[in-house]
Amino acid sequence: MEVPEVVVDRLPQYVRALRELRRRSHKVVSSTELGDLLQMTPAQIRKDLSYFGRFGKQGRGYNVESLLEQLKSILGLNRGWNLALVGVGRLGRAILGYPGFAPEGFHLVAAFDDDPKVVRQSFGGLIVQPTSQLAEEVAAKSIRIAIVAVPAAQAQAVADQLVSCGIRAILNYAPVAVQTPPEVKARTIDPVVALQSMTYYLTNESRRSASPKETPLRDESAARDARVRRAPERGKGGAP
Amino acid sequence: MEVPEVVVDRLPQYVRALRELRRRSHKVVSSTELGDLLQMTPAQIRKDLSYFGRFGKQGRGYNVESLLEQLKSILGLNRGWNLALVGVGRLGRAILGYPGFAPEGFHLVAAFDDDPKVVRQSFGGLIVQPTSQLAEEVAAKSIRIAIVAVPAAQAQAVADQLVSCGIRAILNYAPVAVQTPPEVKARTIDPVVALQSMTYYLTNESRRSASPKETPLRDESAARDARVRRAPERGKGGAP
DNA sequence: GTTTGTGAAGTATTTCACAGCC
DNA sequence: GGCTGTGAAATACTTCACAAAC
Repeated sequence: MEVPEVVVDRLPQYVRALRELRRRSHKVVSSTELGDLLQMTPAQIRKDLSYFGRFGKQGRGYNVESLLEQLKSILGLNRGWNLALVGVGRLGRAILGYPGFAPEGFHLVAAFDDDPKVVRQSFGGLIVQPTSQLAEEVAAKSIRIAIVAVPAAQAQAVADQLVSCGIRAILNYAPVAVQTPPEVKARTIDPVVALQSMTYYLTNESRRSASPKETPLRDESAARDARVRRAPERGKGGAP
Repeated sequence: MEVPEVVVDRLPQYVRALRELRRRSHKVVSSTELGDLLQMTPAQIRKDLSYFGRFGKQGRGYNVESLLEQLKSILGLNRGWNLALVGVGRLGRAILGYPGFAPEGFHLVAAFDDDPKVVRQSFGGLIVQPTSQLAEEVAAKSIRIAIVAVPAAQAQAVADQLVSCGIRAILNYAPVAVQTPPEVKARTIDPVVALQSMTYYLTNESRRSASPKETPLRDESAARDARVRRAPERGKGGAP
């Protein structure tokens, strides 16, 4: 049974939602409720979970606490992970200062840069080392995940170096698609690309009010409306 | 002819690759070359482009400069876009200082926060305004895109407010899936979620060396190898 | 010779719909 | 009555493969 990558990519979202439900003291949740929270269909949630086991109870739903623990275990989140950062420029320093990693078990334990202006300096409690130290530190600190925050032109070379050091996952902040062998996972974070795909829709806004072929056969619109979609609060000034 | 969202999401990557090719003075590019660069199949690139027109020449490929211009026009990138930022905490300030937006035509022209410690203060050349000013500024500066950088707990309320002001696209940095009506696009940037989906593979590494059912029928592996995949450079120290 | 553009074929993913259980 | 888990159906997406163009 091979789990599709899209499914794996959704699991962290389930974890997020379940934590929130736990915070609100919900003991049990149905796939419909979870779907409302995450803007997904109940069937998708049930199908996704079914790749990993049977976690629910008919007529009741899922126990929030136990489903959360199960998913954390599946994702490997019930342990800590050491991270290396390569690139300690403006962006790299912001990443070192980002408080969102540690509470999730991601610990930045080494920082690398070859710029003489930053090497040997200390940022966020870490002394910046030259990249020549990479392999040594990766081995010494059992680092399997790296964050790349170097300029685009250097990103691929850095990724190659990381791969050769045995790194198995790369979170890339450089605006290029870095290539890795299949056994090394990579994800790129690129706010500009996200903006650029949205401007397509702002530019080509003609899909609403376009002639609907016919009334949808299935209760498609009803399903859409059934999902939670909070009514916008009115801003003080009011929009034109 | 309805363009799938996955296709739109790939167009910015084509733009990136074409800019790089132009920088290297390539005049023409084939779908195969582009595919090598971006780790995609040539057929996918041709099919994607075919949703928008016929841009290539048989036997030759695509003119780099003109395909670039066409794609920029399709995405609405041959103009500037004003952006509003909501949330001027640590993350918001890093965003204000990020130099990657302006060269792509994205201009942060207003910043909002209700924290008395930052309101009226100046960051990155912008004076922080209270969110009560949102609707007014959005209208005055024709802002259609907003960046949300507030804590998770406030993100949905802020998104609702933005929607009610007429904002049409939201780039959300808060670690929650914000809900928007269908006519308002939203993208969430969440490095922790990206890391959490990768740890799944680090935790469950048993898919290689697993018995291959049989030799692939089609030249699947050949196709994979055909794509550019640069050999990792050796690090100074060498990996264990 | 090369490479595009595209229907058709093949996969992948999502959704349906219902038996089974609480 | 409500809800899960899941094969089957439907939809979406990718890749093939080849005629047409150069």
